[in-house]
Amino acid sequence: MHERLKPAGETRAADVLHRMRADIISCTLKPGAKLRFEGLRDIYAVSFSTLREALSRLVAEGLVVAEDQRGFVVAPVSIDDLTDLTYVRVLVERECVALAIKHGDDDWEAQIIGAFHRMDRLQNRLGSTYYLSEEWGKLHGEFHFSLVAACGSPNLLEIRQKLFERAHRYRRMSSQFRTKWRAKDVEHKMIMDAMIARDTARAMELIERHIRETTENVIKYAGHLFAAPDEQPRKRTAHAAE
Amino acid sequence: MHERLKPAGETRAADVLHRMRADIISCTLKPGAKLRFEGLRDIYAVSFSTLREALSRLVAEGLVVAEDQRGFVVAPVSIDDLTDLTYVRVLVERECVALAIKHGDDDWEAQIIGAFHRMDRLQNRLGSTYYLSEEWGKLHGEFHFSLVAACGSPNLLEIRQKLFERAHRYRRMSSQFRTKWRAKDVEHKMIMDAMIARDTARAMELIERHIRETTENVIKYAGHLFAAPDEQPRKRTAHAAE
DNA sequence: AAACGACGTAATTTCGAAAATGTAAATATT
DNA sequence: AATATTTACATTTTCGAAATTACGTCGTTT
Repeated sequence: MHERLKPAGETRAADVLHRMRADIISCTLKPGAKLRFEGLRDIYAVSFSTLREALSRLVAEGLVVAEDQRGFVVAPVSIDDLTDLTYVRVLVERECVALAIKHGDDDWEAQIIGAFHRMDRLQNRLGSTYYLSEEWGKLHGEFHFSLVAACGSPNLLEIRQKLFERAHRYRRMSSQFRTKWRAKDVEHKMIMDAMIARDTARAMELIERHIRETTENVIKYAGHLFAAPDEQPRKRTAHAAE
Repeated sequence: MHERLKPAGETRAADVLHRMRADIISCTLKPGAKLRFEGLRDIYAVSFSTLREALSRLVAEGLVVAEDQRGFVVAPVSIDDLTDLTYVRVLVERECVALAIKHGDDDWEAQIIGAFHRMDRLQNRLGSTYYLSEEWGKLHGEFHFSLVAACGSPNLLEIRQKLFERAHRYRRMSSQFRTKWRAKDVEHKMIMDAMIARDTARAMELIERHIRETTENVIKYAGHLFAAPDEQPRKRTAHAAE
């Protein structure tokens, strides 16, 4: 029974997709880095075709860009991209919030409270560096999802999810440079309370401020990383190395 | 010099992607249809891997859905999906319009006028069945794109484009059942005029009405096609048959 | 007779080698 | 010496066969 290398019921391509997405968001695969098949094959232990499929899907998520006939590159980061991303996220997330408040039922409220509780407890357990934890990041994502899960628009939710994950990479980039962390738990609680109280205007305002403040902090703490990714010289001597 | 089978500079996968997208939008590949590799290989004359890549990208565009380990299916159509699609399109397109009016310059106006002229001329040349023409559909798409091209948000534009193409399939489905066609040229001209006059509120209102009316007509003329795609029995006798 | 399980076939999914393409160094030409 | 052309190599892209998985059929049991 040692042949359970795959998560069971999942194709290998889907598995590689998940792992690569995690590696890109965590910046193990750095923004702008060339993705050579030779190297990737060693890391993820799959064939060219399978890699190609995973990469194609990541292109669609905006985490990888494909340069026709010249391979794949991890999507670069820039202040312009982050600014635009923030703009679109505010638009989409505000709408999701309004819809969720309109359509949400008791179970929706319960899910939110549960998700907040899980996030909050882990936060307390981890102490002041909770934001570096991979697991907290997951619970944070699930909390935000629970807020808008009842929005009723599958298309809007899907768009929101992709934007959220791209933003997550920026958050991760800044978190390692921060010494202090604003009291996020309070902010999250305020958003949750406004939504459950069905105060649409306030909830929209709070979620917008939440997104904008996060972006401002990313620029403040990690802005220096977005300097000049304009092509690393790159002798072709040792291959991969990454 | 007879070796120009590929559009030059484009990978084969990208070529197949374009052709399949066209076939799905034109309903040559019908909504809900199972996409068997054997059959697709004959139609598009490429290998499994190449097909798989093209299909993966179409999944991201929402024109194909992948059932894990059970192959690919042309994205089904339904009134629910169309309704939701319309809702999101109104949200996104209104924002694009407002941004384009804010940021557009003289060249932007010129592009719009040019695109309208091309569409209008072809419309006159084709007569009352212009809406059945593949070429008019292309010019129509380019006109709508020109309206929002100056919006300044790459992310919003990309989202808009994907939504537009999914909606295009619904338009195509209804067009073949319509005997009369509303005077679209007038509507388009009104939208164009409002935008160039920089009347943001009016332009947003007009584009919203334009989208909603189109949707209403799709439901009116093609609604009967969205009945019950809930699994065709499907004996496996003859394989493929498209 | 109905329900369950094993078999065989048809489909998808994965693989690694072969072909096509791009890139840079080396050579030739003006 | 500077530019253009050739040559060699690194990398991506494509292919079709092999492995894996799902599905329908048939046989067995209760």
